[in-house]
Amino acid sequence: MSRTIAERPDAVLALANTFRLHGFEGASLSVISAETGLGKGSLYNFFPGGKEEMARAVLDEVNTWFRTRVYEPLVAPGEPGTRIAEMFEAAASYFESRDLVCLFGAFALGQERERFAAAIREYFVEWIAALETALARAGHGPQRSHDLAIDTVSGIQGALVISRALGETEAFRASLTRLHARITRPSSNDDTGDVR
Amino acid sequence: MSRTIAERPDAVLALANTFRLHGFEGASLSVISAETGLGKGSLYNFFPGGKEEMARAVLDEVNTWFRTRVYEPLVAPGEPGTRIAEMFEAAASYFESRDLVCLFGAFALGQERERFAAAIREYFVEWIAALETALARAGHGPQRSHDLAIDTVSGIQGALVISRALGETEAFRASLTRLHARITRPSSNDDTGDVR
DNA sequence: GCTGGGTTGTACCGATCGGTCTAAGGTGTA
DNA sequence: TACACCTTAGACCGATCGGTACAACCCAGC
Repeated sequence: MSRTIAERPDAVLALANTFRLHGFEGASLSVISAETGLGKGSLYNFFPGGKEEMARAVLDEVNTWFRTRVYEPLVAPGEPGTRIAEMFEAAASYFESRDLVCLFGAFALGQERERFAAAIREYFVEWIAALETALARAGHGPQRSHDLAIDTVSGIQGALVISRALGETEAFRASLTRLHARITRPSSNDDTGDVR
Repeated sequence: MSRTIAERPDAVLALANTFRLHGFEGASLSVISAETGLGKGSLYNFFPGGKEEMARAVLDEVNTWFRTRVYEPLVAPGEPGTRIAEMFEAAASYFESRDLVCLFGAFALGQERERFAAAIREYFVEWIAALETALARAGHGPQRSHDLAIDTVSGIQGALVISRALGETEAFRASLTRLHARITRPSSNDDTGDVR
């Protein structure tokens, strides 16, 4: 009993790696069983809903991680520029330590999209909203804060795609550095209806 | 005989839709057969290498399309700014008419990456190289042309991810418009280490 | 030691996978 | 019209899919 409740979170972490490596369809139960070290019996004991519940648990865990480690710090009191810098650092180290795979991004492009549409949408909506708040606090106008937030989150996803496609891990951090520079150092493009 | 050579290209077009809709793993032979209207016999007659050869034929067709319709026009003689504008229009209408799916981007994020790594890499390398050339002709320094080309192609991929994740098709064109504005109207950011 | 409830590995299920093969059907040439 | 050829549909193959069932197992409380 006491072991059970302590082990499901561990299983979720292992599952996250497996889904990142193989995708949803590619992660067969035999693969999952092998990589988590859990038999099917244990897996269906933890996740009665089967593979779909496993994936939902993983997405939920990731979303929670971002919420507490990225979105909430982003809108917490403090210098907005610093908060944003921390967001870039958190995102960079998170994805670098996970083979440059964002499960939500991968699911959004794959056939997993319909099944997990709500969770995928929530993840990006929350991220964009938090960044938009921080950007507005940093002095950008509402419209520009919104656009910049979308473009930045979008840019991070694009950097993941390109870096993986080119097989150049280090290109990812370079892209993030440029994305960061774009929104910290206000450019002359900033004239889009903004007072700063 | 004469029908055979005329029908394989048609099959490739149908296959492209199927792979876009279901992904590589999700496109089972029964699904492929149903959506293309071809029996397994016909499919293996056209593509003896099976599903993998079907996917390679599709990737090849898409890559050829971009090469002739995007990359080559991009570096053809003419006003670089106009060429770049045409690239954005071609990319926007291409992806809009295909459910905002870039097969190469989707494959890069999925488990198809290893199998088709070379084709995926080639697609993005060619695109970035052509855009970099056009940007340099438009007056950007070499380093900045390179960075801008990467950021723009990356930005398009990110826009596909975000637009699909949010379920907002129209957001895609808006993102592309902003990406375009960024590289046409030279900003004060332009001073970023170009001299080297 | 027992015993009993919860946890586990695994045999097994029907369905479906990618791929093979063959017999029927269609086509072009004479 | 008749023949030779080739395309085609679909039955069939072993393997594996996601999921279920169940028997062996572990370890508290007595």
